[in-house]
Amino acid sequence: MRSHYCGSITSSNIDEEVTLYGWVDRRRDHGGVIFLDLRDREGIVQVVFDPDTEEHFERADRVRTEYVLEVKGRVRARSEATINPNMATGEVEVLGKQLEILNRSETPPFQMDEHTEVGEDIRLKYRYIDLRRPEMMEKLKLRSRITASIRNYLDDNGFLDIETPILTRATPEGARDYLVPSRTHEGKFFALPQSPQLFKQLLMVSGMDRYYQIAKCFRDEDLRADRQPEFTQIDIETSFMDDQQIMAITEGMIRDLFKEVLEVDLGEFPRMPYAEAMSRFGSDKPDLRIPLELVDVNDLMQQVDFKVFNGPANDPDGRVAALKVTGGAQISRKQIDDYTKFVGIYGAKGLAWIKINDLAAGIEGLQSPILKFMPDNIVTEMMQRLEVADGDIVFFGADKAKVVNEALGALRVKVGEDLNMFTAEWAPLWVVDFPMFEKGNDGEWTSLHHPFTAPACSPEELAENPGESLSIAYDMVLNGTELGGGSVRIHQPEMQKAVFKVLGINDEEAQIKFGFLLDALKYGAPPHGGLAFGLDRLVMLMSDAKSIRDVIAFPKTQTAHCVMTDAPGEAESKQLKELNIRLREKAKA
RNA sequence: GGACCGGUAGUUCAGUUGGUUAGAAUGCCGGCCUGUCACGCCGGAGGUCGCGGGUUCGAGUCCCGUCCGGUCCGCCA
Repeated sequence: MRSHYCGSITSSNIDEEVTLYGWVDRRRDHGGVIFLDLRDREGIVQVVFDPDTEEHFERADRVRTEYVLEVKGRVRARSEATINPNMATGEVEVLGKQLEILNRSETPPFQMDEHTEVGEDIRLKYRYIDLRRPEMMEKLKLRSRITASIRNYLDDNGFLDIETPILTRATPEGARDYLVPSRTHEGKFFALPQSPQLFKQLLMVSGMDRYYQIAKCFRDEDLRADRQPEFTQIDIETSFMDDQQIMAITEGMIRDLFKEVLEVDLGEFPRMPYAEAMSRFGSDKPDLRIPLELVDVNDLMQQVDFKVFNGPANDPDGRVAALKVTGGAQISRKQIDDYTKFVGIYGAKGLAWIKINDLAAGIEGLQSPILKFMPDNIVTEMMQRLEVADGDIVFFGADKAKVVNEALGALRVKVGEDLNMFTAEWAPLWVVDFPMFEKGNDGEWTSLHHPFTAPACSPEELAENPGESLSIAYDMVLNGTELGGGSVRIHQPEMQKAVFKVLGINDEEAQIKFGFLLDALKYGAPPHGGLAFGLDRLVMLMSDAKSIRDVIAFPKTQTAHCVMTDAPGEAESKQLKELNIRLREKAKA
């Protein structure tokens, strides 16, 4: 039986007899004395074997990296000269008396020290070894502390943890579903949930009042550094609370979490309407740590006789915006070229700029490829509006508003990172007052949030002017990442029908896809609303992970492949036959 | 569906204009060493240069295709 974790031994344990279990992190054989660094979940401690322990010393000699050992010995203080200040347990060591080799290990396929950055494919193939690295261990331990904190908070506030089905029916929501063929219903399929959205609303109709679930969700879409096909949501729903109360209780949850786990006080979260976020930051999830903003210059550019600028400036869907970068005149021509390519990714056709070298010299003191297109008085007025100073640079975007917002919004973050302009470590906020709908590529209205979000107006007003209607929805944003989003839901069938109508979902289609929800709204559905947090992204932020894969024990690669298990795999023909599935020739090969 | 970066020893990488037997570090194996902690010293083994085709007297290097890993756009409310 273990008496201590390796990493938990301190000076207070001196002279105690201890029993340790762990893996050999490193062996240092000095001929007459052997040091073993023994590692377990909680850390590393040095064990010393002297020749007078005979057979145990012999075993220590045979031990190799990653062997699994049982060690019995006595904790003792290290002499002043041999204290290792770089090690948590560096003031003590264990004088080994007994050593049992519980299991040997082949040489690991990669070095586990912190001095080599190992390729991710090999780490994923041997994930069980990769997870032994303290860095990875810490991230999963942090994840566990985060979920524990959240569960405690929600439990204290009367939320019930209720599971919802993993085998469900295809949802009306946006993403591709993962399908599971049914054996007992020929030709039919279950879908894995993209979120428990409808079930949690039905639980409100059931009178559960306050629900939460740390729920696995599935979306069959292409992956990103912060996106996996299966991911985890902290899913919350309550009855009889308005948006303000829901925001207050969930903000409290995140604030308590940061205090408890990181000892960080996030303070009260500011609120910002969606329209303001788009206008000032070109994004609905602005990173407020970066002190750069977009400024509209439509009116000025309308007066410029240059199609690139006056075209979008006169287009009702267009936008011309400026991004002033304080001290940015140091940015080289090469860097500007790189930024031009960068905004090209988001569809921008170019990136105009003006460097302010000497403001006192007037137009002569400016440097720019676009000055020749602009009347002097417009340039002067522009400089005044932007409140520029010597050493600044101003970038311009002119296009459809969507393109300008995405391009300059992304450039704002990139420049902020490149010039290391961050003004704070944490910057949370709520983005509120979202539009109900946006125009899709096909020109049809689509839900910005989801079709069960309550509008802030009557069904009649909604029908009359869908483009102007706002929803009672809210997103929590932290450091430019959307941590969670939610809304007050529609709880009356008339309103739900009005929304479906705008979305072009007719009664028959609505009845087929989610008739059960419409039925439920008829049987005493309480006012309700909720919110869902992305747990993986939350853990990423709190552990400073660059990839979502680093906060998931067994993640998938960008092609949604598990290199360890080699999933997805082929099905046996017997299985396919039972499921009445026949593969096309191409898929078989 | 698209853009870009990468793939050379177990691992991390270098490899010039296409030119002899593909290198380094680390790990691994053997030997020595009683206070190291990324121990040290001596010696050794270790390579389908992702895969297929092409150009060439000659390809790790150039060309075409393909696979794998990654970042991003589209997509993902």
